[in-house]
Amino acid sequence: MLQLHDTATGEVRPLELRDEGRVSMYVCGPTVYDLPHLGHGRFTLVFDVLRRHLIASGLAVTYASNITDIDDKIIEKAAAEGRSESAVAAEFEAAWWEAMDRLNVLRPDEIPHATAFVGDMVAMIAELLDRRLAYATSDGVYLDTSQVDGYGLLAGQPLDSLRAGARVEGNDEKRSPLDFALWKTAKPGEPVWPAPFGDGRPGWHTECVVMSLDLLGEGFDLHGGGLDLKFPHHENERAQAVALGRRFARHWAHNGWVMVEGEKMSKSLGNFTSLTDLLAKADGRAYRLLVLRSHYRAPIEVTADTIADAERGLARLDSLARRMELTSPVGPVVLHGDDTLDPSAVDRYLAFMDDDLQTPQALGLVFELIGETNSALDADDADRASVLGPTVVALAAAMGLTVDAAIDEIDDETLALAGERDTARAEKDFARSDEIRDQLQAAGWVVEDTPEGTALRR
RNA sequence: GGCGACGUGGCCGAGUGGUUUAGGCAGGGGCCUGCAAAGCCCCGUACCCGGGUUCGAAUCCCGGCGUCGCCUCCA
Repeated sequence: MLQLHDTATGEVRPLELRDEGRVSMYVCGPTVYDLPHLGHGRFTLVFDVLRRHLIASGLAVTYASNITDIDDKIIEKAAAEGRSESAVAAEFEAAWWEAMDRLNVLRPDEIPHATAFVGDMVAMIAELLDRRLAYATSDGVYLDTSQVDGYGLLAGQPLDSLRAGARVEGNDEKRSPLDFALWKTAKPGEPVWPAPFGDGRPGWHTECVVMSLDLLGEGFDLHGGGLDLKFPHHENERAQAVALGRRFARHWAHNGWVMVEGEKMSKSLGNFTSLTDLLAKADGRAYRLLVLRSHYRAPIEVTADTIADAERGLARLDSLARRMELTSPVGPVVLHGDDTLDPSAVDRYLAFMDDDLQTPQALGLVFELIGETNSALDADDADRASVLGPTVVALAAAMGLTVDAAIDEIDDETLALAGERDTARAEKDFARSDEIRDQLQAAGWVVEDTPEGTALRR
């Protein structure tokens, strides 16, 4: 069984499931007001890998991840560009899924949109007000965090410290700086939903509680997201559920930062790199490889160099796939119980992954196996290679990493040159064949000699 | 100010109280090749500094230095 770090306890401990054999997980998704950035790419990859590992282990997984389609930033953007909030959200949600596809991230089983759950949020806020766990001010409804058992659990810091550091804001109607908005009363021109406590819109922390409990039920197994969501977002989600006496997530997982040039990538620093831009320039698999190469809780450095490094690593994987004509399965892989693969390799792989997702070691294993497979092929040990090759591809696929053995489209002119080179080589006219090779390489082709003659790829 | 993480060979990046190595990239040598490419084999002998614990520490403890982060919108 998977041992996974739990942010609530600060320890690596077993992921204890509510229902045997079934995993329910909720991962906080994006607010769609701009193009996805590298941080989005990392958290989706990390939790995609976790999801795939649970599936590979033979578990049935329900994966829910939301789209926040109403929020201050969406409103600001819509106002600035003179269009509707829903148009802004639709545009950037489309960009989101496009990026997810390029990263080979599996679609969530449930994709709740905040605007579809406002009624449920209103009901929850009304209940909190009824039970005097929340209070109304002139600009909204706030949760009274002093009544929440164990508030500060996820922050991992004393409440005094949190209070001392809390942002100073003009709102002196709040009873504590830690109290947060459940509902924001409408200002002129803003989108508005009806509510008995004043028309307006939900606060950010409210949607995920309502949607996760609605879709996955009380005491669902795992709640995840980027490290920055730990506090205050996840703390505040939990606070609402706990205040109402509902069992919330049993286990919390958070992934580490994306660093750019040694600094955390963040809004305030303005050093954002859009995922869309990266994917336009680089193989989406390279970013996955980069993410897998570090432990999910460690920071990763994304630069042109580290991406290029990953792309060269990918070439080694693809080279084996081409050599054996192997292709990756389309959907998620179930390793558990697959006796066509090398059993020792699968056991080692699962053991690494079960130990708090040690993807760096799992990936190291895959690369070791690539070497072993090539050796077997070099030694004409077809039996061994025919087990190891598919094992390599299956383990890579279990982490969501596909192989690319595709033959590049070659235009007729280039094909003719390759043919001419083969003729020259047959006639031992090496001056001519090398001349053609130089020409092909200058055009961007990698030229390899095979028993079938000149082979070309990009 | 209050918390916390990290510092590994040219680069990225794991790991661990003591046998034999993470892995990748780059580099060197060899095999293969007409020459290459791809592939295979071999190679560097690393663990911020100073103390301490120990038979033995890069791994544990203390101190220092450095980097980064959280306490505020953020994945």
